Amino acid sequence: MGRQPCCDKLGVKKGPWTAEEDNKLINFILTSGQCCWRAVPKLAGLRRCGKSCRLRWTNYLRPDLKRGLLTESEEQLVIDLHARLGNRWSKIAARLPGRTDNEIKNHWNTHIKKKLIKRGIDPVTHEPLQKEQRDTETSSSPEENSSQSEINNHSPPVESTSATRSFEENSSSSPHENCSTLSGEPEKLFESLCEDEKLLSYLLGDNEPPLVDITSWELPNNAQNFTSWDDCATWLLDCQDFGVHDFGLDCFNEVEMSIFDTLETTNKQQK
DNA sequence: AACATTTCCAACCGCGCGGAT
DNA sequence: GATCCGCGCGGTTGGAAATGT
Repeated sequence: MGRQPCCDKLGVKKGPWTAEEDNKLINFILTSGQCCWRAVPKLAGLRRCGKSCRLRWTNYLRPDLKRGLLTESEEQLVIDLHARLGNRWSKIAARLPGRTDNEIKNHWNTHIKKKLIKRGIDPVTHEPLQKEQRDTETSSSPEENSSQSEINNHSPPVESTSATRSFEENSSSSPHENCSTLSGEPEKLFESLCEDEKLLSYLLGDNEPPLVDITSWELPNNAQNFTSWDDCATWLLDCQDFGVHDFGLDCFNEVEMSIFDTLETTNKQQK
């Protein structure tokens, strides 16, 4: 028996989201919270599949998302986590607050992979490519080798120190290739992370990072402390009416600013 | 300027898992 | 145990934007 489609395919819109749709979804989730995704399109007045709504929210609209390219230190963390976890992007993303699995996966495929290859590291096994080539010479074909890599990928090495070391050595030994403007910072960051047992266990353990805790937001004086999403949503919608910048930019942290950016952008696009 | 090619990333698709019935 | 259902994951794709010729 085949699986039933996740939604009624007829009348379900696909493709890029419009500002209006974004606004509907944001407003709905801010006012009602994340409930059963299957019901969201209907309740929010969207002609979208619930799955598509979830994806749009988690990958693009979520207020706690960071924008822009991954920093050098984030990249370094992704590389090390990938060496330990393989292609488990959601697990990797869970260790980088504000980043989504999709974002990390895309960044890996478009940037990090190439960087690693350029530095002589196999992005799949995290082993030096020269060694891979030596192995290839003794084995029968590259295809077999790559399929072996795939297998390794599903059973990532427990220890990635050699890979990490070789990456670090490679970065430092080829300054022209090291595009970091924060010389040595990723390595230092990683070392300090390793030294901080608590933090490391959080980063590498099974504990999920905390969701956005609205009660801990540092809000401007003219805003009350929120105890629920409803309160928060009401206030945010008020902010929309005034425009973000009327509230004074300096008093918001990244999380709040990203909410405003999203709301303001969608609002402008609508006008 | 016009066209071709490449890069990048948002969005889709299919599958597996776990909980409910 | 079988089936249904909802969710989340990882791989893949389509097309816009950037870059090259």
